Amino acid sequence: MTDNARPPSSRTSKALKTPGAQPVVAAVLDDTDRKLLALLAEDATRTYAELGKLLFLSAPAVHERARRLKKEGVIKATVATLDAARLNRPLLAFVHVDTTSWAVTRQLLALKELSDVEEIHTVTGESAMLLKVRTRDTQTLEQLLARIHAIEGFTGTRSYIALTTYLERGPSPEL
Amino acid sequence: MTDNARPPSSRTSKALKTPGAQPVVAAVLDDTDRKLLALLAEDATRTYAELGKLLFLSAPAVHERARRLKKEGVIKATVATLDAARLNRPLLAFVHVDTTSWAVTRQLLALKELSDVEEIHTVTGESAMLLKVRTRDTQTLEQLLARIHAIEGFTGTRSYIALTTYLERGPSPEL
DNA sequence: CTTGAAACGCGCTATCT
DNA sequence: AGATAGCGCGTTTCAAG
Repeated sequence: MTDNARPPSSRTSKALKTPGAQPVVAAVLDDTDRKLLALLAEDATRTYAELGKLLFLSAPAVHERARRLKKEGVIKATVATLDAARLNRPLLAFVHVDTTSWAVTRQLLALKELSDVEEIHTVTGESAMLLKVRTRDTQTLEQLLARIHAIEGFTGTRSYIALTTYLERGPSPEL
Repeated sequence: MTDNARPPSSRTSKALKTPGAQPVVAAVLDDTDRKLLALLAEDATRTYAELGKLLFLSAPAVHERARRLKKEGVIKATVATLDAARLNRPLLAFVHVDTTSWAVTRQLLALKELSDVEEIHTVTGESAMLLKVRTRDTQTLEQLLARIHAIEGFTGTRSYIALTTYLERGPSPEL
């Protein structure tokens, strides 16, 4: 929508000298980069000219930085943020799954096909896995729990239903 | 060119009788709306022409739907998704805060100023609040916990550190 | 809803400092 | 590294079917 795809250019890109395997570590960012990322993380529909005024840069300069940050993978994607309530998903829950064997993990990964499931993590502590799920009602949540209980090798689940969400956002740069 | 490859778009809207107040409820969405939302939720940089091909619609028609969905608040924003690891935040943790009084909630809301904190919810269960935080290292996490412990009126915190994140995405339309 | 056309804004490139 | 100028795509609106 806002990313005009143009024919590939023969632009000279500096080949980063990365000795050894590709390091998945922190990128090198200056203050302007961080401010730009913070701005894009809250609203990616702004024009480069507009961003330029906020950053005291020209539009092409902002464009160049954004291009570099995308290429480096700091900006993973640009997505639309949807309102869960208007999508008929008012019920948010965090489900801790206590397992006895790691084989259960593989079974739980199949849950990513369900649009109800937003997050799947393995975690430390007494429970081995943590799910963030958003359903239409408690019955749909119960169906989801029943599906988890059908898997062998876990000791139980504990669900925490969100009453009010005061803050919910993605990763943002420090400072 | 007018082949009938167009899928039927049935208006299967949830009438959703709300007897009381609560003005914010599910929007009326047909199948095309849901597909469009799913597409935009995964990549909002596509052109309207491109979306039109995927949805068997013309570009102006897609534009009209997107405009309506934004106006109705189904699409809350369009944001850049950042890579936490490259932002120097490799440590993801969920912190359960056990409180004795609801007054603690107000104190915790001040934490939203910190860029480390991504989510703040009040939840059911033995713990009253749940935080999703992302820090650079364990020491930074400890500082954050120390800040919470400085607040009066809670019995303790339990932290679950994410080992691997297998899935992490925002709300998407059902089906 | 469609196609077609037209005007405008802006992404993007090129060139220079 | 950043600024300025300009091309051209894509968005956006309008008309007619």
